[in-house]
This record gives sequence, structure tokens and C-alpha cells, in this order.
Amino acid sequence: MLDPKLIRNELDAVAKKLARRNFQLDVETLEKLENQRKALQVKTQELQNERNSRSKAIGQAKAKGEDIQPLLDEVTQLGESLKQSETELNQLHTELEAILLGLPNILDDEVPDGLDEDSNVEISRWGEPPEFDFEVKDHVDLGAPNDWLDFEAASKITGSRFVVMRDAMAKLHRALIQFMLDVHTNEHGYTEVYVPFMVNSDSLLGTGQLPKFEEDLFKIDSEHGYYLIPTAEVPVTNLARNEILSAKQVPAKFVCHTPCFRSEAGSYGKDTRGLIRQHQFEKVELVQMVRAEDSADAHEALTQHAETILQKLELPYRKVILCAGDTGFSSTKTYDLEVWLPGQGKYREISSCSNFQDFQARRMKARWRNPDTGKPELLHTINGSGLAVGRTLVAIIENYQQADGSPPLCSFPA
RNA sequence: GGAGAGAUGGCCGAGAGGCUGAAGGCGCUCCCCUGCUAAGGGAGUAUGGGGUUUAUAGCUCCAUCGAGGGUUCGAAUCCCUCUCUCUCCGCCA
Repeated sequence: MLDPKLIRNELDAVAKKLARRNFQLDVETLEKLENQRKALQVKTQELQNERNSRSKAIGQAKAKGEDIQPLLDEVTQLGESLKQSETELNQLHTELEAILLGLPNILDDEVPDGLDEDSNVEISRWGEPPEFDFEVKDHVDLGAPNDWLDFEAASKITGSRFVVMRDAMAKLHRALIQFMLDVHTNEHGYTEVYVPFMVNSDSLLGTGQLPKFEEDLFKIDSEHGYYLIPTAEVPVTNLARNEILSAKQVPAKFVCHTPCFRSEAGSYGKDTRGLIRQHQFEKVELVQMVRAEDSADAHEALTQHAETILQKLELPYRKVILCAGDTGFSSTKTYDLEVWLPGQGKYREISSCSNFQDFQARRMKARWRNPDTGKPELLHTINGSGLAVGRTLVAIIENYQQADGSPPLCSFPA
């Protein structure tokens, strides 16, 4: 959520910045509602003030044994107009809140212009795509022998966009998770957490998946109305929801392995083959909660931590900065790490590292207490995949494939 | 699944329609005293929002005692719904 004060005081500037995302802010409506809110809130609070002081007077008169009936008669009108005023104010607040929750974050100035991924800008490359002197296979073909990767079984059990892994493939998959967790906890100073894989709607509101992107989520059809998590970002970041962290708890750095569940609504026909786009996949997620002044550096560092995994696995990748149109709703600035996939002959996203600044923190009231002022301040949140495990698996078996068509399942140093 | 008990500030814990944003204690901060330490004395110590202000400070108002409704001139306190926690029984990994 954007700072309501910023919206009040610099509405046109905000509108101009949001326009970079191709988002059209309804300045007129917002201005009108805001003016109404202000007038109504002042009026309501005046009425509340009057009610409070009169009620107090009644209490004091009663305590002295005086006749309170005349005082009671005076306030009969008050209740009605106060109630009406409060109801109207509540409606206005709800309306304004709905608009505010639907506004995307303001982009960092460094984010390049552009409508879609074609305008993303490459920042760096690491490693060289391998040369093969035989015909390259993709991971689906490489995983077919011994039913290592069995998409048919999964579609029988559940449906499309699921997989069954067997034997060495399942082990390699598990080993990758372990490897990533170990690197981030041992070398990068993250604390491992284990969290629920289902969350309530407040949590999704906090990180920004709700209210706008409900169709991307799996909702559990039960009395609780829980959702399956689309990323560990949701439960982990929400650890700080409605909290005021002490100065020594900041920066908070968490690494968390979870399955992720995405409906992939709207991506029909996209990446239908293989592991690239599944309804269920494993991810090791990095989350940091830091002081405002530290978030830019922390974002760079976190991205580096994700890159370390690719480098240790010796997988060629490139780093891009997402353009305005491709940057996610809650993010001010996002780096994508794209790994080379020989099966596709191109770089594909394997990690997305974003700085949300105070956007999520404001939604979820995640704060820390600054000892210099003694006052709570909003945290800045940063997260990124470190890495998407399924896609890492794809990258390994494709980049390290052998001439005889076998994946390198025996050579991984797990 | 059945039966009970509970939810109050950083923590413990009073409060049972009015003078309670909330006693008391602990903790924490600052000051005083004591040559260190221990002990003692004093003051302060929730969060969010509005108005005023160029903005801060300040001043002032409003809201918040698990959440949401209701009763009342007035609700932490009474009523309803929900959530969560704990205890016992059953079941289960």
C-alpha cells in the first residue's frame, strides 16, 4: 500500500509515477473521496467528542445525586446523527481502502521503461552456455527413461501440470533443496524457518496477492477459507505482520523451503511441456526485513545470495532488471535471474528478487522500533527465490546431459 | 467429535456500566544518591488516525482491553456471532 499521506499531498506526482506501469490512477474520484473523508471525519470526531463530554457530565451529575433527566433529554438527538455520521465515514473508509489496496507500488527510478518482458534489460551474464557435439534433448526426454520424470502418472493421479519423480531424480530434487538451505544458512546468515503451507486471507492481503490476484491462487474449499501458498514469501513475510520488532531483531533474514501452488490461470498453452510451469513446485525462498535505509543494499546482497547457488552449481545464467510493465504489483524493483536451458536454447527465469520497500510492511503493519527515536518505523521487505527447485533440476539435467542421452544423476555431489 | 475455562499494555495481573488509556507489580529509559557492585529515592514508559503546521516539535481531538456486531446518554465491564489459547474425554500421525 502506498502512503495515504503521499496520495493526499502529491496525488498528481503519484499518478504520473503509476502511469509508468500503464496504470491509470483515477485522480478525480480519489480527490473527491478524500475531500469527503476529511470533512466527514472532522464532523464525526466532533460529534464523538460532544457525546463523550456530555456522557461524562451525566455520570458526574448522577454521582452527586442530581437529577439527570434534563441532561438525558439534551442528548437524544446526538446519538442518531453520530451513528449516521459514523456509518457514512465507515463506508467512505472502506471505499478508499479498496482503492488504495488496488494501487501498485511506485517503481524505483532505475527501473527501465517498457510494456513487457521484451523490454527487460540485461545487467550481467555468468558462465557460458555449453556446446554439445550431439543432439540436445530437453529434460522431458532426459527424464523419460526409468520413469524418472513421469507426467502421465501425475495427470492420472491429479491432472495436468503435475509431476511424479522417481528414484535418482527424486533424490536429486531433494538434494538440491538441502544444498540450497545449507548454503544460505551456513554461508549467508539466514535463519531457516518452517511455516504453514496454507494461509488466511489477511496474510495474502499483507503481501499483495489479494485482493487483486485471487484467480492465481488455490483456495481451500473449507470453513476456514484458507489458500495454498503461491510462495513462501507469504507466510514468512507475514511473520512480521502486526509486530514491532526490536532493533536487535533487524535485519531479519529467513530462508524457507516450501512447496508452492499456483493456479496458472491465464497461462493456458504456455509451457505445457515439462516441469517449467507446474501447479505445484518446490522453492527455497529468501526473505529479509530491514531498515528503510538498508533495503537497496540488502536487495543487491539477496540477489547475490541467489546467484551464489547458480555459480556453485556452475549453471550459466544472466541477470536482468525487469522493466516497468513487467515488474510485479508490490515491487519497486525486481531482478530476475535467468538460467540457460539447452533444451529450449534460451534463458529462463529461475529466481526473482524484489525490493518492496514499505509497500508490504504498510499493508501488514510490520514495524521495528528505532532506538534513536523510540518510535516504530515501517520495515522494508525484500525477497527472492534462492532458487526455484524444479527449474534448477531442469537446468542441471539439461546442462549436464551426456552424449548417450542420460542425465548426470550419478555425478551430483549431494 | 464431546465437556469446560479463558483472551486486558513489553510481561504478570486488577478492574464486573461513568471520574479507567486502564490500579499494582516486574521489566525498560532518564535523573538523584551511594568511591565499584548490591540496595534506595524521583520521573517517564502502548498503537493507530484526524485537525492545526511548509514540515517537525507542540497543542488538540478521535479510536483501540482477541475480532466484528448490538444494548445504553455512557461499555474493558452487559448481550450476540466469530477467532484463538488452555484443560479433560474420545480419535488420530
